[in-house]
Amino acid sequence: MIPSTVSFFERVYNLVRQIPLGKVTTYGAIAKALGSGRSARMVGWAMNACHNQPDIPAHRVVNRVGMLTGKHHFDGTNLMQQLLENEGIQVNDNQITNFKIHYWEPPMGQDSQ
DNA sequence: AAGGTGACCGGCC
DNA sequence: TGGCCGGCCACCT
Repeated sequence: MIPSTVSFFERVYNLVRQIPLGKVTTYGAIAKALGSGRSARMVGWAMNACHNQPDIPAHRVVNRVGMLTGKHHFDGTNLMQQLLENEGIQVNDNQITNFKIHYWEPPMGQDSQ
């Protein structure tokens, strides 16, 4: 169980922090791992406040088609793409190449760790 | 307390 | 993959 003292945001942050280097996942997958596969928007909203947290690899979180929808929210214009390529992920036109290959499924029910 | 918001998803063509 | 549309749900003002 997850302590109710932890906000939904922190749960998302915890999961995002568990994303292995060189791997990526989707908002829907994170939402599903939290138990609400339909609240994918909330995940994105949580990322909007990721600036509140110190170490959130938000660049490893993309939408279902592997597109860097949130790159616009980073400092630079191509910072997100640079970070992904730095981890060995090929990005082309704001879109991850071989997205499914780099896709990582978040652990369900183990986000409280 | 109520309404608006959003870094989305899934189905259909 | 792409465009359109409706649903979803916690956070903010």
